[in-house]
Amino acid sequence: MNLGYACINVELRKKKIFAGRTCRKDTFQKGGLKYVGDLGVQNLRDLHRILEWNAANGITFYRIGSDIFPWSSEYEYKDLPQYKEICELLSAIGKYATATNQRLTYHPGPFNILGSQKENVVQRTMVDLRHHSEIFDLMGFTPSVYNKINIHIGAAYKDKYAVLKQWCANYQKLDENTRKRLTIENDDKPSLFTTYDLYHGVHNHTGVPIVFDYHHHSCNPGDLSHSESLKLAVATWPEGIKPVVHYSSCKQIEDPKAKVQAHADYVYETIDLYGHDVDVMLEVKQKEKALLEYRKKHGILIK
DNA sequence: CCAGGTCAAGGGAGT
DNA sequence: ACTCCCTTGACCTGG
Repeated sequence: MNLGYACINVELRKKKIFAGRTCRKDTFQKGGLKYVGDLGVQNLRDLHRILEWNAANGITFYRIGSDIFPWSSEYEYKDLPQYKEICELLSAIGKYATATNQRLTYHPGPFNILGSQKENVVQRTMVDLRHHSEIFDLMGFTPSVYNKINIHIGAAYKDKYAVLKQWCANYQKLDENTRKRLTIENDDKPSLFTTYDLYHGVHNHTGVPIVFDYHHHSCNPGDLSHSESLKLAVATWPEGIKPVVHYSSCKQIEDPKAKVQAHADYVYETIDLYGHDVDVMLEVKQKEKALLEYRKKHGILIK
């Protein structure tokens, strides 16, 4: 098992080292491709530094934030004036990640609705997913769910079956590398999709693996237990690639007034993997600090 | 320099 | 009809 954290390293962030520089629409329109390209270059330099911190701390699993290149839905990377430098930075990052055995993944935003009823939403989703995939291409990664791009289905329109059918049809229209990297995750709302829904409605038709989220399952279990859902999700991953699961404690442990869906700052339970060998992405607010604390508390030695 | 208001996107849920 | 939330807080302005 590898423990991972998502996007932000809170200690480095305090030192202004972070990979999520962005800008408002007005600023993008005034500054253009040069401006967002510069932000992207700065983000990539800091991403490399975050990976160096990870390596120094024995962390081999990390989610890259989706905001490396602000407004990337509005242009292609090759149109940025800094494209050559960007390619070199990404290549170096990819080589470094490989050399230090770091599994890098993505989790694009909730606006990626591949089964949307609106054609323009589907089109934008396809572009955004391809852009994520292109970053992994430029890092030199062989397309597979080892470097997953994970999304939710995100819409149901009170007709889950119809949406899943549309989702599968649209999945086939994605470019090959994006298809090879895509995974789907169970939702925390009863109106949306359980692991069971995804298994029968998507995986069986497309082969797309399922990321099992413990906390979402608690909010929206369907008829299965944690153990049964996890087993189902694990079975969807290809031979030789460790499945990914998401874990977070409920915020109500820290604040009884919080919503049940909210994520806590730290992990309070012992994560039960029910015997499976998986990589665990911690979705907690205190990020790498929570990871280090969990590792210490449970006597997990770094390699 | 900093606190506070504001900020792309889709859809669901609460008011 | 409006606001908040989500995979993630950061930007930007006025004082």
